[in-house]
Amino acid sequence: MFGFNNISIDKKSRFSFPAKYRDAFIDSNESQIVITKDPQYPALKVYLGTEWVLISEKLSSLQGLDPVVRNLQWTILGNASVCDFEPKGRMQVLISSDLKRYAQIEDANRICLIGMGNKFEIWNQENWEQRQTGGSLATEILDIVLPESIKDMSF
Amino acid sequence: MFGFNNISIDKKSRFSFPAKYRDAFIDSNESQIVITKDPQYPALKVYLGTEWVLISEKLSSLQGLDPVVRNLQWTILGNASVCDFEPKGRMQVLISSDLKRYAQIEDANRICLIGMGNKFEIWNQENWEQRQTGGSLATEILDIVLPESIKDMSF
DNA sequence: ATAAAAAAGTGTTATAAAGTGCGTTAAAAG
DNA sequence: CTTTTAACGCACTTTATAACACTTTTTTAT
Repeated sequence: MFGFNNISIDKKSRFSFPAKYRDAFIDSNESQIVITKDPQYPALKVYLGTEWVLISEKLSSLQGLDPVVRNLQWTILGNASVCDFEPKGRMQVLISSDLKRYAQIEDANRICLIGMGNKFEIWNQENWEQRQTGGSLATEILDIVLPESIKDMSF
Repeated sequence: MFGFNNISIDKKSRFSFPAKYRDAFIDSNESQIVITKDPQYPALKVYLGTEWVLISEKLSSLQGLDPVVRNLQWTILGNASVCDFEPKGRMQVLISSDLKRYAQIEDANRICLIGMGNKFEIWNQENWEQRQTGGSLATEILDIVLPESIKDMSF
C-alpha cells in the first residue's frame, strides 16, 4: 500500500480509499480503520485495524508516569478514531472535526492520502507540497529526547 | 475505547458516554464505572468496573510504608467513586463535586473525555488544550523517582 | 423532633445536529 | 465503446443535549 493520492472529502467529512488498495484490505481481512494524530506534524496517521491492535497495546502498556510517554499516549491513543470498514463496499471513512482541525483540512474538499506501506498519512495539500519541496512547517510538535522504552517503536 | 470527545455535562453533573463505546461496554459486561483522581495532573481517571478490580487490588496490596506508594494509594483508592452503570441504557455517570473541583470542571458545561484504551481521562477543556500544545500546567503533582514496586504498573 | 424548604439525584421526552446508506451522475481507465 | 471508479446529492437513522417532571436526601426553622 504505497503511493500518493489526491482525493475528495465530502460535505459530511468522509473520504473513500482508492480502489487499487481494495485487494490488500481484503487479503488482510480488515474490518476497521483507525485514524489518529501524527505526533510530529500537522497530519493524520491511518492504520489498518490489525496493525492498530499491535501499536496501541504496546503503547498503552508503557509506564504512563513518564511524562514523555504520557504525551505520546495522549496524542496517539487519545485521539484515535476507530471506524468500521468494509473492504468489499465503498471503503468510506469519516474524519472527525477535531482531526480535521489538527491536520488543517477543516475547509478542504481535497486531501492527500499517502500510502506508506503498512499505514497511510493524510495531509493538507499545501503542507504536503511544502514538505516535498524541502520547506519546513511552522509546527513541528515533538522535539524532545525520547526515553529508552519507546526508542524501538515506530508509529 | 480510544479517542477524544468534547461532551456536555448537565446541571446535575452528569455526562453520558458517546454511543460509539456502547458495544465495548456490553462485550465486557460492565455494570460499574469508577472515577478517581489522576495522581499527576488535575484530571480524572475513569475505569471500567472489571479493570478497577485489577488495579485496586494490585495497588492496595503494595507496601504502604513507602511514602510514594502510600500517596498513590491515597490519591487513587481514597478518591474512587463507584457508579452503577447500564451499558444498554443511557450510559450516564455522575461526577461528585470533590472530583469536579479537583479536575477544575466545577462550573464547566463541557468536558473532554479521552479514551485511552482500557480507561478514560476527563479534563477541563483549557487544561487539555494547553497540554496538547506543549504548554505545561502549574500542577504536575507527582514528579519523583518511582519505587520498583510500581514501575510495572500502568494506571 | 417535626415539618417545610431546599438541594441533590433520577428518569423521560423532544428536537436539532451529526452520521450513515444508497442511488445517480460524472469522470477516468481499459 | 464498455466497464470501473470517484464524486455528489438526498433521504433516512442515530445521537447528543436541553428542558422538564418527579423522587429522595439533606438542611433549616420552629
